[in-house]
Order: sequence, then C-alpha cells, then structure tokens
Amino acid sequence: MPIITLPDSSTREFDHAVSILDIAMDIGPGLAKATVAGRIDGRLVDACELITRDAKVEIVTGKDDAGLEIIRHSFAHLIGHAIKQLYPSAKMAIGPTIENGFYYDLDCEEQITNDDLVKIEKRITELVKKDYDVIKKMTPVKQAREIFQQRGEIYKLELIDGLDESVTEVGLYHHEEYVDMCRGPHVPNTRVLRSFKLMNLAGAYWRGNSDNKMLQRIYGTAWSDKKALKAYLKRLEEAEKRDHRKLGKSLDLFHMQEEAPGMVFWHPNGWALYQQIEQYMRKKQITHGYNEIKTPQIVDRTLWEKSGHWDKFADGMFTTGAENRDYAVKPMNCPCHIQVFNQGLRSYRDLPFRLAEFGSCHRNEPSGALHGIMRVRGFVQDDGHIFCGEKDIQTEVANFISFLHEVYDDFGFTDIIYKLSTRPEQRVGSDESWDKAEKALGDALDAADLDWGILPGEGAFYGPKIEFSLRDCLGRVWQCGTIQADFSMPERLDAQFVNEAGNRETPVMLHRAILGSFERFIGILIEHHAGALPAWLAPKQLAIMNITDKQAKYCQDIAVNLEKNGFRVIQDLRNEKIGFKIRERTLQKVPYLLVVGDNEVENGTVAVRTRSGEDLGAMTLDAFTAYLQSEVKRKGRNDND
RNA sequence: GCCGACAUAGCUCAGUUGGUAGAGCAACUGACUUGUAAUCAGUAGGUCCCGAGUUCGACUCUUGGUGUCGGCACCA
Repeated sequence: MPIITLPDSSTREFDHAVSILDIAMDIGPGLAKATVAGRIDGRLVDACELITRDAKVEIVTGKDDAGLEIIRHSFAHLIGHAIKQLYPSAKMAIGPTIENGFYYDLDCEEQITNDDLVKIEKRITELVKKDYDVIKKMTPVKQAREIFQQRGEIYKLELIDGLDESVTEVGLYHHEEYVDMCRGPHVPNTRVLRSFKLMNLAGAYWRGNSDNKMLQRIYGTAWSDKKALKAYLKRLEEAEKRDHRKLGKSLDLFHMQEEAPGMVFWHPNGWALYQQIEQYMRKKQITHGYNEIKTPQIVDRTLWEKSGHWDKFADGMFTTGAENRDYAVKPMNCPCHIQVFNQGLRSYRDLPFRLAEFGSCHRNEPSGALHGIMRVRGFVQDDGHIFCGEKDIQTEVANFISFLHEVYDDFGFTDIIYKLSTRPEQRVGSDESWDKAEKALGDALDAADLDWGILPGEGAFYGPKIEFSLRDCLGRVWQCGTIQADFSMPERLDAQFVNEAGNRETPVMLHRAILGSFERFIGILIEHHAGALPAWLAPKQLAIMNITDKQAKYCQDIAVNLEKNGFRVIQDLRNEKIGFKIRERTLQKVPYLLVVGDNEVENGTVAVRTRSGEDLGAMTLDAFTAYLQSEVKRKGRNDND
C-alpha cells in the first residue's frame, strides 16, 4: 500500500503497486499525456517504473531540464527506428544527447545525403504521429547479445562486450520493431516527441578513435515544444550574423586567401583593432612585472630536438634550410625564452623572473582543423614565461588568474570556462612534483573562488595546466588563456639559478597566455560584440559628416582636433545625403556619428548620434572630447548591447 | 588527416536537358547641395577555383588537385 508524496507535500494512497504514469493519470489526464519520466526519492526513472513502497514522487515533463534531456535521448532512438526502416542494412552505433539536441552514429553502406535527411525527418514525423508506446524491458545480457546478433548490430555487441562484468541485465527499449539498448530513462510514448529538426550530417570515428572506422553521424535538435524549437532556430540564425568571418569581411578587418591557408591578411581596420589590443596588453604586462622581449622567427633544428618538440611535433613544424643547416619556423616561444633566461648566471633573487613576448608562431595544423581566424597556421601568442621555484607556483598562478580577469573584464568577457587538466599517461617529472603542481593550480582556482572542472589526463606531457575558455557565437568553446607548470623544459635546456645555499638549481617554468592568440581572441571578440566593438577598440571611433559643402572646413578643423586627442576619426565630406552617410557608417558600426550642419557651425557644436541610433544632442567639441575620453577609459562597456 | 557539401563580378547570389554568363549592392561618371538608416541617371566590371579528359562544343559531364564550410580526429 504505497503512500506517494508529491512535491507540493500532498499525498496519495494506493492499494497496489503503481507506476509514475499511473500516478500522473491519477492527478490528471493532461499531466499523464505530458509525462516524460519521473523521480522517485530524487532518482530519475522511467515512467513505467513501479513503486511498491512509500516514496516521494515527482512527475517529470518536457518543462523539466531532465525531461528535455530524455526527450532528446529518445529522439536519438527515433532516428534509429526511421533509419532501420529506410536502410535495413544500417548498423547503429551510439546516439547520445548533446547541447540543444542529439546525434546518432551509424554505419551504413549507402551514403546518406542532405536529401535523405529530409526523408528521414519525414519518416520520424510519421512514426511519432502514431503515438506508440516505448516499451522498456530489462533483459539479461546473454539474451540482449542474442537479439543484437540476430539483428547484425555489431556495434551494440561491442558495447555489450565493454560492459562491466557485474552487469547482468541491460535496458532494451522497444520502439515497435526497433530495439535499442540504453540505460535510460526514455519517454513512455512518442506523443511527447513532436518538436525536432535534423540539422546536419558529418563523419565521426567509432569510439572517437581515428584508427577506427569513420561512421556517419546525423545531428538533430529537439525541444519540448514547437515554440522552443522555433526560438532555437531563430537564435542560430542570429548567431550566423555574428560570425567573425562574415563580419571580418563586411567590416573590412581582414581576409584570407588560398595562397596562404590558415594565415591572416590584416586590413587597416583589423590592424587598428589588433594594435589597440597589443598596446593595451603591453602596458598591462609591465604593470604585472613582465619584461617584454623579442626572439627569432627561425631557429636551428637542434634546439627543437633538445626541447623535445621535434620528436613530438615534427609534422607540425614548417622547416627551411640554408647553407646545409635545418631550421624550423618557431611553433612556440618557450625554448627561445629559456635562451634569454640562460644568459648570465641567475640568482634566486631574480626569481620569479617573468618574460613576455608577442610571439609570432607557425604550426602546420591539419587542414581540417582550420577555422576562420580562430584556428590558424600563423598566429601571434601573448606568450609569457615565469621562471620560479616550486614553492612560488601557487602565488604566481593566483596572480596570473587575477591578471587574466582584469583583462577579460576590460574586453567584456564574464562567461569564462575554467578547466584543470591533470597528468596524462605519458609524462615526465616525478609523481611528487605532479601532486604538488596539480594541487597548487587547483588551490589557486579555489582561492579565486571559481567554479572549475577537471579534464583528467589532458595535461601536457611536461605538467598540468589550467585552461580558460570562451564561447563563440554558436556556443563552441575555444581555449584562450592558459597557465601551465613545466618540470621538463628548463632541465632539458639547462636553465639554472643559484639558490640561497649557493647551489645550482633548476627552476620551474610557468607557460602562460591570456589572449591565447591575437587571431583567436579577436575572432571571439568580434562575435561577442557582434562587430560593434566598444569605443576603445573600434577601428574608427567616430565619423564626422557634413550636411552640405558649406560645413566642410569646420568638419576638417574638428577632425584635426579630435585626432590630436588620439581619437581614430573618419571624415565623411562626400556629397551625399546625411541619411545615406548615417546608414553607411552605422552599418560599419562606427560608435559615434557627428553631424554638422549650419546650426552646429553657428553654435560651435556637433550633433552626436550613436551607432545604436541614440541621439545625444548637440554639444561643444570639448564636451564631446571629454565624453569620449571617459567612455574609452571605462572599457568593457558596449553601448550596442 | 578523415567523412560529407560547396567554389560564378569587389560583396551576396541566380544560371533550366552541354551551345563561352545574369541580378541587387559596391565601384566609376554626371546631375542634385541635401538635417539623422538607402537621390536620380548612365558606364564599366567575369581564365565561371586550377589542371587533365569526354565532346563539334564544357560554368554545366568525368577525373586529379587546391581552398572553404559542417563535423570527427588533432591542438606543444
């Protein structure tokens, strides 16, 4: 006789075992119809789960995050159902949920095309309209194996083989004639599966290993209702407008061309932005105790052999020869920075010793990895290396994190993803050093009160690292900042200092970058601001435009004056209607538009309008100068957001 | 690198069964001297990504490259 307690503390008594669905039905048919799954004493379960004892029960619908996740997961099964009807020879691999949707990997002789996607989508729609029950059967492993063997589902068999020995039965979900294996939970009936769209096709390696066969992957998005689906598709459309590749072209910031794949041609506008950032970072670095240096672009191969990079990354380096010597175009700056550290004898009093370089690097990235200016072959890191003792790691990392936050704040980034990557299988350095370094990095993150995650085994071979990542307009995550402890390279390249006792000691080296690369950071910056860069960064900060030729001289004088104050100015004295000029400069996302007609000349003012259409009215040149100066100092702010 | 798609004017894109290409915007010229998101008219602009093949004839078909895009793998 279970007594069921609902979230509102009300109770219901039954004289028999009941399922989640029964309880929902008991509350009301509307709720039963919307039921996706349930929670028993907080544990997420299928709607068919029977309850025999007193319990706290919650009905989960698509409005619940967990419910939406289940809906998406069940849609993956639906792809399977539809695919097997349309392509009986297909073998289903895995179909998990992802952000905003789901995918399914399958092995199929026929190449599935975009046209097929429409067909599959149609079949899914037909299937869900039947409102059939999804039936869960806990099945002994042996029997499950037989079922999949019979169906030729070799990938499912492989998954079963990989199960822990303690597992005796698996959940099989029956969608009419189709069967899929899953831990669940899944929806009880296809009636809750209505709002979805198949998005695209891709290739993906079985089990994420490039030695394995490449399968076909179908991506889809799914939501609890049509409205949410529509909103998502709208969001995607909006995001596309923010794409840095599109804006890079329309704002005339940069271009790329076939002759230099993965390398950027910066145009005057883009370079102005770049320079703004470089000069900002330069000043910041000085105040944080760094010495800026510059090291060679091309370095003899032997140095890369010593550092260990030749062994590991020879394919990724561009090489060149001269006079029977092999050189590599530098893929990173660290070995060069050690050469600077190694000049002269260093004392413990010199530590922590901080070097910084806007280091131009080239890496022959795999062609498929290139992406706009976010992943390129030629890039400039805001690189820095801190030589210090093991005991200094935590303090230095903590200082770095606060430095990074200052910078990200100024650029308007507040949504940062923090990850600590720990020791990989193949590594150098003692476990003791790794313990200490991982702890130091973790403690520094905690001390900064940050919400961080761990990427086990993802550290570099020479030490653990923290990654600071930002999202692009489509939600893709890109690593920008990083700080990494290194126990290996200083030793390999003979870096030493004299300690308090007068003995030679090898320092620890911290590799660090805040922007990561200018290219990637600018790409994300463009997308973050949708091209409407804050005034301190905008390639041109204002456009001054006359209404007729009569005001041309006045405009020129004002422009000269503003330029003297360090502002980046466009003079637009063309014989065009003011509406036309305003439209054009607005589309170019110039922050401030100064209009000058007879009135302004007469009163010695300018009429100020922002790119977002706000009218700031007429003001004197001094007043505008003061306004823009304070605006530029404030940083971070974006009047278009 | 792997799977798939795509590549036409400066940009965004049309181009029907193979008969050497069009539009809008931008550019240029002229007129208009204009008050807060597009004045009007005219002109010019293309090795249809590159190479080979099929064909009387290829932007179109076949094939080999290159690049880009969406993923996967990679990311010192």
